Amino acid sequence: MTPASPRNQLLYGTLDLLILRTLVYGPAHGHAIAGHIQRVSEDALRIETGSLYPALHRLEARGWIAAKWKTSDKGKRARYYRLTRTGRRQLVVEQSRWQQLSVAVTRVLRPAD
Amino acid sequence: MTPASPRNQLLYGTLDLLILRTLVYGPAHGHAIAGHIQRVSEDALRIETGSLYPALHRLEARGWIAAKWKTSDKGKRARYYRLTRTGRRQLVVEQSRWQQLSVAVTRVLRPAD
DNA sequence: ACTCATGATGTAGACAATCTACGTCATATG
DNA sequence: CATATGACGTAGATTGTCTACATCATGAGT
Repeated sequence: MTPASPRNQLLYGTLDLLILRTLVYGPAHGHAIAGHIQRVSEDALRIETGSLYPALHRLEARGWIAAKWKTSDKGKRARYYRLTRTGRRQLVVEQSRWQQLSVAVTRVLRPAD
Repeated sequence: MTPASPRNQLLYGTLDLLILRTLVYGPAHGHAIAGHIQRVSEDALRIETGSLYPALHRLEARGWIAAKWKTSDKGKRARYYRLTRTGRRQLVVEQSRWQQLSVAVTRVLRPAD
């Protein structure tokens, strides 16, 4: 069913930024990152697994984050990501890019009069 | 050349909103709409023709804008678009969607502390 | 024992929107 | 009469997100 689903598609272009920003607090695994973003945004931003993992692999491939498998005492495995140095630089870039877009769109929405 | 171009891709998801908002001032043709957005955003938002016209056709197909060919005295033809009633409703929807995204991203970027 | 929820990772394929790079036609300018 | 500019447009590549599926382990309920 759900042929006429509400269509999220809200995230486009911002997901990388959100992930990088989240990792500033320290290493975390995918599920935790998604959970954090959802919580902090008060449920406005929900990241599907089909967006999350490709994004993480993408960021890793670009060298902005680095990963390490960790296994807990109970045999639970999880892949922990940390921000690299270039990732930190990229975060600044993306943050200012977002700022730019935000200001520009706001200008169009409520023009100076 | 230009293999490592800076990559705009800035607009994703906001273009429809920007066009609808621009048409609130009254009917306009494509080129003028793009010019208006570029001017008001102080050159931050530049709409390529390959984005502009598909977007206009898309909006028209959805019934949010309506078009009419006009030919000036000099034989200059241009396609004028106006906002329809449903387009006006859609503008409200998209505006609040943008607001939502904006607030949510801002929350993630600088969390309440 | 068995099932089911949940936490964690992942992939395949559909879909949508933008961009780059073309191309047309008419008018105006030098 | 060539070139710039204003106006419209399309084709194809690229990219990012989504839906839907799949795996594996643990913990809880019955």
